[in-house]
Amino acid sequence: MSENQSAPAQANPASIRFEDFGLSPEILRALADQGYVNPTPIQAQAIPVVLQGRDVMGAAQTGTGKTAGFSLPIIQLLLAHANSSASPARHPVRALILTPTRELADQVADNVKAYSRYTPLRSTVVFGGMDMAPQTAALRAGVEIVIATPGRLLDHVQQKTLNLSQTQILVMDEADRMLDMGFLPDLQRIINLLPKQRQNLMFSATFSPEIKKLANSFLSSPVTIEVARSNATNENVTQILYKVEEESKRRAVAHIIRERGLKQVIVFSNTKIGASRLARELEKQGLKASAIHGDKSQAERMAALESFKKGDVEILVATDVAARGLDIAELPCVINYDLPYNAEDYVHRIGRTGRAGASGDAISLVTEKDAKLLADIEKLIKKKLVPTELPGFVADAGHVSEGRSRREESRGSYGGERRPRRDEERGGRGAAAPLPRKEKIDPWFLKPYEPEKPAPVSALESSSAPTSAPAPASKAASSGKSQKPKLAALLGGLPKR
DNA sequence: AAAAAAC
Repeated sequence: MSENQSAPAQANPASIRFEDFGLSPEILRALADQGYVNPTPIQAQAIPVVLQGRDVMGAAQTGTGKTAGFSLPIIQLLLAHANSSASPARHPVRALILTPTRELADQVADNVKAYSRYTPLRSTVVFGGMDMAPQTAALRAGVEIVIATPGRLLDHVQQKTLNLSQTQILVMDEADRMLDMGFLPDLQRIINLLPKQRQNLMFSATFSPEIKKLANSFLSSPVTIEVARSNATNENVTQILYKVEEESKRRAVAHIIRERGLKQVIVFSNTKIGASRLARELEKQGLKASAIHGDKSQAERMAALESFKKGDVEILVATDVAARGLDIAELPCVINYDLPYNAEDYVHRIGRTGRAGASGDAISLVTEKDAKLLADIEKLIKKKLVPTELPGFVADAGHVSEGRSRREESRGSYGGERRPRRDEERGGRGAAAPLPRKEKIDPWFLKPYEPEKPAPVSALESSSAPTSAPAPASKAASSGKSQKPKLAALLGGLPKR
């Protein structure tokens, strides 16, 4: 269901076929290999526009087929417009795709490789944390398409193993995340290396004022494509919240996983240390868990992701390195061990499940301290979230054998965690029945959700009804993020294209 | 307050 009319109107995408776009037989064959027949809504909108050579500002939730939406027409364009023979290199880089995280770059590269499989086009992925040599070799051998994280890309440029002077198409994937991560200066450097005449595609999950500004600076009269309300949560995802004590969170996670018999679940932690500890604890409890975060070596990160995808590891405990874009087939459930500090990350995290039309559950553990975070999330997704008791969970340390003292437990397996308070030890242990501690209900859980004011809503944010044109931008009434002045300053100095 | 990214 196409909600935005900025792109050419489309009939029901289900009636459109990939064959209708005039894609080359090689591309169609690759699609057939994967069993793809009909484009998703964003693909139906993006493919024709990209093929026309237009710039694109795309808003799409992950799991909507965004990657194919830009990859397929790019491959087609590169095939159709043969390399300008005047170029010195036989294989200049003609398309560049930038992503914020290494895993995402790797994943996009896998897709591009699959789609271009039957074409003569060559592609490679370039990101940090890995040996330069193989990347250098691949680049020297010649590739038309490079997928990269910004830092390592610039490194290769500096080493003269990569030349971007012939690059005709630039894709910025998860652009809002790249801004969050402070990639703006790198983006500027990279763009300065590209020909002035080129096609730009920018994808962002949200349309913050900063993103709009970035789009204004980098894009040339872009076509706006939007298939879902920004900041909306996927309808296929059921959001469940359980209130727990801080001290019970690890056991609560194990309990949920066991009760539900989960064989594939990502558990999000706010900290790298927390992720490692939780993974260790789950493993100790006999569950197959592995952690992925930025303090692990890139080899470890990739191994963890790989074994999770293969099913050898059933629980991937992750920081927000895995919050965006990662496509794990048939992931039925994600668990927020911590509520994210940034409400937008909540949307991204739970977007790992319920992908490609499947349904999924997003379970969040909520403690008393999380009231503010929860309120922020409710405000962002414009939906009331009600934490409930976790069924069948004994809030006290029920799994600890009687012989082992609580003190030993808190020292041994729980590392730096503080001991349970005395009043938390009341509930009896090992019992199967839920705790009779209803009297201790925190008032904030009961407080009705009330949005502050009617909330200024921009056209892009409010598309329950189709909008005919991007409304007069709801003046950048953004939260006064500390990052903002800096960003404005940086963008201010950019040449408008 | 924390995470991500080049060496």
